[in-house]
Amino acid sequence: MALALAGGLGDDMRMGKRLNLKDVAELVGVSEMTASRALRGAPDVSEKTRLRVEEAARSLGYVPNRIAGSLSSQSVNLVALVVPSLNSYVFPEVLSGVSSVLKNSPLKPVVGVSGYDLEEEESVIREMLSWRPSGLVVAGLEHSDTTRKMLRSANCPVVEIMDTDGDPVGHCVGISHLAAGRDMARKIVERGFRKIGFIGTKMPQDFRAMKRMQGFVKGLSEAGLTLVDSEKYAGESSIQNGSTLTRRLLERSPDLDCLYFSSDVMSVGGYMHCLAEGLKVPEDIALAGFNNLEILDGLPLQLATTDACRREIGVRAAEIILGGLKDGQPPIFEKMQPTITLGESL
Amino acid sequence: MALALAGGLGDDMRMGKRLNLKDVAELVGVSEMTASRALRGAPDVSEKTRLRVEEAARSLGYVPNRIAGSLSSQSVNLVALVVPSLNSYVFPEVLSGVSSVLKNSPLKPVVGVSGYDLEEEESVIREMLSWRPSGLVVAGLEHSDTTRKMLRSANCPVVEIMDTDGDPVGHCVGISHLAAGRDMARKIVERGFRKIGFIGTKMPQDFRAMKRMQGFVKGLSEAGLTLVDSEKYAGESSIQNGSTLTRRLLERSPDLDCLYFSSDVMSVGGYMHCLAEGLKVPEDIALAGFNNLEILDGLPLQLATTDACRREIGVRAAEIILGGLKDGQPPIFEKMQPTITLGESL
DNA sequence: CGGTAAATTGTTAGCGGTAACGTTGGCGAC
DNA sequence: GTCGCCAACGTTACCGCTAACAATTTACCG
Repeated sequence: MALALAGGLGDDMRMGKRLNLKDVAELVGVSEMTASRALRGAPDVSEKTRLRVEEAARSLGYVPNRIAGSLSSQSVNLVALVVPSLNSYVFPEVLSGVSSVLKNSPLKPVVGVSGYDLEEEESVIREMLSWRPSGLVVAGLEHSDTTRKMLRSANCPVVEIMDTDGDPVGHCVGISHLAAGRDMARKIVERGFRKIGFIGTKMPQDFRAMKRMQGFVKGLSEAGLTLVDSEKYAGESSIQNGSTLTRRLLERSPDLDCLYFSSDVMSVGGYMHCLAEGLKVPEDIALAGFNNLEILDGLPLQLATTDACRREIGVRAAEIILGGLKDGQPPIFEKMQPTITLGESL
Repeated sequence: MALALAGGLGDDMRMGKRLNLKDVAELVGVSEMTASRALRGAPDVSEKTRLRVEEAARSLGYVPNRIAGSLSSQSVNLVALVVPSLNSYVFPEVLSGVSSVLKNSPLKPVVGVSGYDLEEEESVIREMLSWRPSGLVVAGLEHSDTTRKMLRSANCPVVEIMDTDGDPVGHCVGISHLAAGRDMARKIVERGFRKIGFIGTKMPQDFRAMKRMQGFVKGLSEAGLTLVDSEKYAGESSIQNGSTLTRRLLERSPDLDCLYFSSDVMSVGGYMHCLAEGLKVPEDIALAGFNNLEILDGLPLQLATTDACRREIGVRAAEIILGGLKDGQPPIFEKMQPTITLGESL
């Protein structure tokens, strides 16, 4: 009934005047509580009132203040997701898995980037937890002591993803990178290659890449072989770096017959080097990467890789968060089985 | 498996007991206010007290509650960043620019993904604004009416980035995609190509890709030329799609001598198709993309592209947010000049 | 038409911090 | 001694919203 002084439209939304529930409630002529219920879709509001409140909110351009709402209700509709990097196609697929699950829930993912740095990770996680999210998903099992302590005392489910080789603080979903490296070594040996090199970047900051390499070396040694040569680089994974490091390695050790890369981004770079130099893959040199990234599709040659179950890991992590809200359960530990694609490069 | 309630040490951090300032303050024997000041690094606290409070907080594993803090202080240290997609290398570089600037400020970027969908964008922006961020950066100038209204009445600086062809609601930093398309057309004509095709994905949802195409067609028509043929696809940009659409287009129109792609990801796919088919670039077919993505580096052949100033746009957007906090300024409108790299494919 | 259950709306009291202002105590100057 | 001043700490009152419960209205029945 009471539509207040509506001045010229639009000046409601002018400078400063912070809009709040009270403004909406007064415009409609109900209490704040009723307006609150109406906007949240809570029960116990007549359809008529709900419509009037929604209309008023719309006309004012009111956006609920979730800071206040969350403080009051002691619940935050956010799930924190901490990953080492957004460059590369690795992470978006995890996010995609998480999102697909959370879509049917009130929860929203929020992403933080730790940059392959445990101190930065600590700071990002502290920042995330200061918002009291409903769940936290973090890539990797290696954390600073302070981080572990924060994770333990976080009042929400925590899921460590991607890796299972280590000691999780909370729930855990991932694959064994040691096993992934070892299995690829076995395949490579099985295919008859003997002079094998390794190329990796972000080493040694990337624990999972390190583990793959360790597993790989172990796999070779089981067959009585050792790495003939390797190139490691602390910078980003990129096609450019893959190409450069491959050139460098092959110049130094021209008799290599197979290269294992820390990532598909790098193996694509290696392949580009081969194309440029006219090297035949796999006759002159065999190539294998890791991750089963999308960029492998559409190349003239299908490169060998291991699928890291990224999307599925994201899906399971989100499911665990959703399920773990009513907590008390024992920690979940899920080791997935990555599958190797031999492609045409081995 | 589950060891139940341990009751031993660490029960401070066990179940339920939400830790708050009061706990820290009581442990030290000071008021909440003093503890608050100490932890925030605010003045009017003796060094001795500050150390004791910090120590207590650490020992308890206390993480400040920013929900409460932000509500009380009416300030939120977040900058919302809304982008269409995280797939592709386009966005991370914008984020990198934003982060590099915000690093020296209390503000943190928070990313939202709108999926090239104006309704989803509206919902993501509403969600973002409900956290009352200190600034909002959104890609693109096209928004729903409701979104525009929300942006106008948002109580923080708003920057629309990437594009300058349109009517910004707030500040604006970007490039003209119409001009970018037109300029590439001119270069291509200048290099002597006459039978020109276009390949694009995410059309027509991607407004900027559309504008590039329109500008491109316009550029051709200025030279008395028209597009001979084109392939458009509503799905994601990917090397695979670039390759597939190129094959399809060339089968249908084998006499094309040059292809312009909506993105470098696509042009790389086109190039892969050429490699697979033994087509010489640019003798048999010339290629040009857009964005100057990192994946272009390390290929056997340098593909033509236009640099979209992504990082710089991110930097400027963040600077505007930082500067605009003391608001009242007139809107900033910055059009950057993208540079074309001819490479070896034209 | 009174009376009770059900539906709807309102009131009160925080959620966990912090701005603003009030209080205390120590110390030097006169 | 006492006054003034300032550093250090405490008190009070919210921030905007919602859980929990109280109050009111409506619905319905004999």
